[in-house]
Amino acid sequence: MTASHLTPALPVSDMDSALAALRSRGLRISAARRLVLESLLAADSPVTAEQIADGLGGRLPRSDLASVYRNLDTLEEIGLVRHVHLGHGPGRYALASAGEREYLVCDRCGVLRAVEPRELDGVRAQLRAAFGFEARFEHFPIVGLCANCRD
Amino acid sequence: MTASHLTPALPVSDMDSALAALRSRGLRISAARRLVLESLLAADSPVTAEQIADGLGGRLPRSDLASVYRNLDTLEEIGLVRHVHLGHGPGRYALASAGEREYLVCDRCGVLRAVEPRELDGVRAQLRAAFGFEARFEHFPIVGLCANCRD
DNA sequence: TTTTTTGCAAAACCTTTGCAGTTGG
DNA sequence: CCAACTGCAAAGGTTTTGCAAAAAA
Repeated sequence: MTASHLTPALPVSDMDSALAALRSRGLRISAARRLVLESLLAADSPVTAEQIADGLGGRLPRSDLASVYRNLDTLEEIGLVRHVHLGHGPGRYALASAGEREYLVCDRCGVLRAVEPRELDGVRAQLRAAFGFEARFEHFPIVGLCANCRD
Repeated sequence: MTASHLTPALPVSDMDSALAALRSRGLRISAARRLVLESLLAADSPVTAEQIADGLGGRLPRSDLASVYRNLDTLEEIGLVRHVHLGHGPGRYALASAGEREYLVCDRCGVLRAVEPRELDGVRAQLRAAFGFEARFEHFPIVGLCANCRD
């Protein structure tokens, strides 16, 4: 059920507009669904399904992991949510932001840097020119060594 | 046991030099080990551990999957083998080639393109200048749409 | 009431590990 | 002979699925 057929992003930054988006597609507003949204609104960087299920370490009620995955999937299908794969380890989810985000992740220390897509347009242009390849770093980030770890 | 502390690559292109590399470190030459090497020598693109265990679809004897993983790990530790993660799905293994390889993978059709690192030096330079980030696309490739799928 | 969603348990997928037995050197 | 290696079985980490019960509309 992995939402790979990415629907256009539908950025929201408050609970009410998120709920409106759900209602407008006939999706229901359940406690579990609301909790996933609360977690994502509270998080300041992409979080794992497990962190959400654990109530962000006690700050919110816990919920069932399978339901969290299902809800993240649903929310991603309607464009409210996006997820990134940071090397090994579980995927990380965030609310879709206006203008999406692309990522750079450090292989050594794991630090994640989100950038605006236009900051990578030069890179994209080079890759398009050299290989006819249209790169996207929103779902699978650029991996390497950050300024700190580079020594 | 994942060999993340990448030893310098030790490129070989025939069984004899691979075996010599093993011997020179006091590693043993078992039937299972030899089979992994045969598979990698026979493959023209990176293969999964399961493909190796299955004897590349009948072309070679089958072997035990856990041992295949262990042997790939050992071979990677001494620099004879490298592996890439292509989006979702299992990792893919190949003999280390002279001058390593970096990869571009198409999100839509899955086609894998291996390039010489210097072909990506421009990209790397841009990322270093803009973000102080040293990108490496050898273990986690650049993901996007290939020329065909880009329409 | 009807259809969606939940919670739990189980399975699927990829990879690692423990261990007793085998084998290469 | 003995350390290295194997094969098997079991477990670990992440994600999906089946299904009966619960809840939203």
